Amino acid sequence: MSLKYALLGFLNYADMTGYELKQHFDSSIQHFWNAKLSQIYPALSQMEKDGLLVMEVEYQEQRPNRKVYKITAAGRQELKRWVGTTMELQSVREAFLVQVFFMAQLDRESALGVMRHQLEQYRKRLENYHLFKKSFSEVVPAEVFKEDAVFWELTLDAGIKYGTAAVEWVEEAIEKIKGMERVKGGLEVSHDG
Amino acid sequence: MSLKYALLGFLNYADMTGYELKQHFDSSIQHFWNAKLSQIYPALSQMEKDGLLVMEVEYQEQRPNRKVYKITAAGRQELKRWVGTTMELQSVREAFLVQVFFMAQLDRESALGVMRHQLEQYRKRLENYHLFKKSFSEVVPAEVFKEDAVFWELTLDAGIKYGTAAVEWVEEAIEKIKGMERVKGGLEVSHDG
DNA sequence: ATTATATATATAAACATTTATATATATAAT
DNA sequence: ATTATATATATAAATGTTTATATATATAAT
Repeated sequence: MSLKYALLGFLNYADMTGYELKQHFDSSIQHFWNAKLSQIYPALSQMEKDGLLVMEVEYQEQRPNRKVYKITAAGRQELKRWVGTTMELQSVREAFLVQVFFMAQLDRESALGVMRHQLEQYRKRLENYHLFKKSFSEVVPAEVFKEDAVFWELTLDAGIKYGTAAVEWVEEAIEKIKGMERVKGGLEVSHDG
Repeated sequence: MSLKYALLGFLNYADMTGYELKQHFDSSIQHFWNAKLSQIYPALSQMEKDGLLVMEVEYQEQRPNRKVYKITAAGRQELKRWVGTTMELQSVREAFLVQVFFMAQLDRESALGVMRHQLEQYRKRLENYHLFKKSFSEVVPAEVFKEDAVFWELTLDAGIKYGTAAVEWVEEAIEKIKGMERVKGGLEVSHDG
């Protein structure tokens, strides 16, 4: 469960409400970890019970009160412990590869259709990473965040590396599928006359 | 939920028990999708209720009876529909990147320690993929599985591509961390005297 | 005028997944 | 002799995650 640590990580920079935390998820770590508000709110309550956070209500008129969470010393310690922990490799979960594994079920053209659609999606995602990286390089981070920004950018680089690998893999896969002997679902065309 | 379709996919090749299905998971799609027996058994029951499978009991003495599942026509149809469906890109979930994102918390050496450990793990995983690929190339698949084997190998190629990207990324990340200005957690060493 | 988006929290229900526990025996390895 | 592994299924409990629903208002866009 990285959600808890992501919340601690953001609250280590500033006190925030659940709503604001969600915005940080969406604008920074969204490409490798995301969470819905319906998961964030109960998580914050639980972490408060566990003494990792304290909550203070900011009263508002005509709107729900803001519940501002603040990280405690115990929370800071738990965050620091976790970022320094070496962990087992988590297992990969890639539904698309399950699809590919059983794709011999499909005729050639349908298979190519699915692969090309995936290629388009991978390309768009990669392009977004590149745009993000560009805007990232243009903004010089404040002195206090210089150190942090190096690591933030590393996670973006990971996205670009994986994204590039994904695009290249599908491109090669498409060529291999095109080159398959036409046994099922197509004519066996002779090219020597 | 790909579990259901993975089960349909394997049962499309042969009738099997839950236990045998688990073995297929472990020996073929494990590197991009896995499941515990405690997830597989209830899933099979549900799929039987839904008419995608039928079950027949093989009586055994001194052991639990074997419940052999067989795919139905409806199951075959559902499998074929699913493999031909273009889907939204699923979001990435990579706990390690959350760790990296907040790693400025750590002193330089601890950060490098965590990264090097991850590099070792990525390398081992990649090496396994390469070994698998080699053994895969050596075994000539039976005529009936020629077509299928192309797709099976494609999923392995994906593992190798992603695995290579992961190794390269951490290697580069380590160099970047080494090159960071030493602001916190270390001596600022002067090299000009 | 109407619709969409943003602000702000909360809960219920459903779905997906892991960990733990229970049962029972055969065979292979140390 | 003892331990580990393989065969075979099942359920409970806990955890993690998504979808849906509810409430209430302000502001921006069409």
